[in-house]
Amino acid sequence: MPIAQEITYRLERLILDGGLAPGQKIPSERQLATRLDVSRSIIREALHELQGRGIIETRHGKGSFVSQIVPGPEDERPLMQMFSGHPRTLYDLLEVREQLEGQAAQLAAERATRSDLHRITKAFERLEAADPLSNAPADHAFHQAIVEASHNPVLVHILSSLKNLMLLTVQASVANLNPKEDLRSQIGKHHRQLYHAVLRGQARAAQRIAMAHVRYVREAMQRIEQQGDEVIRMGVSQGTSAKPATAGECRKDVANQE
Amino acid sequence: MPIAQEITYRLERLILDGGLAPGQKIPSERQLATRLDVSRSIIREALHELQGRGIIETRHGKGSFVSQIVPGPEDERPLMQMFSGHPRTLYDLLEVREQLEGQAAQLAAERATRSDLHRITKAFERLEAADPLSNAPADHAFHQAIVEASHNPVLVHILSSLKNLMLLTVQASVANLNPKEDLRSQIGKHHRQLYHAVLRGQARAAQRIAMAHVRYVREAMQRIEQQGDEVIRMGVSQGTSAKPATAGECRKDVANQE
DNA sequence: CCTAAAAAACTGGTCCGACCAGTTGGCAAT
DNA sequence: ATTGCCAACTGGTCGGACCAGTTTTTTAGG
Repeated sequence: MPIAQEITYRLERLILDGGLAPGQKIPSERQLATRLDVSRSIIREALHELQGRGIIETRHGKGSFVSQIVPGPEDERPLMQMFSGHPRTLYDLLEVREQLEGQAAQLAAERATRSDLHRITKAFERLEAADPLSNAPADHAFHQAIVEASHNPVLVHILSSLKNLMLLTVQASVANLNPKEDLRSQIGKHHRQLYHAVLRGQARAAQRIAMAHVRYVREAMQRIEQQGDEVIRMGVSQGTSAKPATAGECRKDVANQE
Repeated sequence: MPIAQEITYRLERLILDGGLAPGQKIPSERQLATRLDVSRSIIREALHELQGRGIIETRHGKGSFVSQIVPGPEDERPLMQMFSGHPRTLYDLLEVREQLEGQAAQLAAERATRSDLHRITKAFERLEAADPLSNAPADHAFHQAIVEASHNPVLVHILSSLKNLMLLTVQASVANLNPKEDLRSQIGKHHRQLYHAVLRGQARAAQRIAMAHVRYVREAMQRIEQQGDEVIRMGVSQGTSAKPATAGECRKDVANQE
């Protein structure tokens, strides 16, 4: 096992088990190198690893500090961490969801049983009755009911994963879009159309409506973000600089190997 | 902002944009250092950061690889367990794949760069030249090249995980279908049509062809199974033809547990 | 000619020493 | 006492050297 990993582990235990409280300063790199009898390179690599895990934060000229937020060591989904922080991913997600929600709606219209339709109806009624400003759960339940009526477990699983990813990437679309009156009414109309199409077994129509719905949401969010009406983001952000960055500049192709 | 962080971000983008699939190898540290024009120390620190996030794994003497983690909730194991053994799951999988491969082909036709097209062309030529009875790897490489050209990392990762699920469920379609002369020629035609559509940027056509291709495969397998011509199934073990990756590591992993 | 051992050419892992760049505190000149 | 500068921290970057596994190529033996 590489020494750097060993050091990472020891530092981690040192922080988590006892001693160092959140916000507290960690000994300097040169100090650690001397005390642990390894080169500074190793210390730096270990610290970067902890940095990647969000356990410490480092500031030039000052030192490294234990992060304030030290969540449970388990609730990390590796790739998800990467996705959040890259805004473009949100649109990639919605792009895929457009297809899958469409398929789910189509299959639901074709395959839904009477009990499926009953569940969908109840979810729809709850959604209609809910407060438009906080109907995120009802909204999700409605879509979920349709997806489950597709009777394709693979589809259900994938859409569930995508939903989780979206929750990590952005505060659900509803939170961003519902405040806008025009958008909200539009979305409500989509829901009604979708509901009736599924209920009547109009598969193609259901697919078309569901896809249009997701596309509408995606384009609305794109529009909102472009006009600077900041989309509410969550997750670990980069502190002070409020630069959206939009991740469009580092385009140097480094992947040219054969 | 430290250069190392910048590199970390760019490497993330490289993994996302380049559509580096899980398990794929990352350029060597010295190579990255040269291409990105920074010292190897920086590259190592950036890699350790990604390692801390669980995005990549590094093996001494071999290289660094994108982690084999699928964006999905913790109920991964139960799902695998449930899926394998149930034949219908195979058709559910292909049903979803029909949509996603279609979308991938469409996006590839729209977004493929010259280097993407070059990769696709090489994969296509290899597929054409390959022995029709054992071209599973070439077949997969061709489709993979197209998927990666979609430049939608979410799509890449989902299809990658679906592929893994299929390998668990059934020996790849090619093994079952290729022996049939008529099916084989049909599939070959699909591939040629798909290739040309993508190359010419005909998005709708590419989507239609890819969807028809998957649907054709699914229906063919359904037909074969119904007429009792047993579909070759495999359990947890890999067959002789297509071996995903990493042959000699079990031994090492056991030794490394401490 | 073919095989198998040796060597070269990769890969990552570690160390060192130098220098740059922010931060801080003390000492000196005002 | 205030100002201002400099020295001593801190992390950040660099390049080269070498060790240690892995893979490929070359070479020597049958």
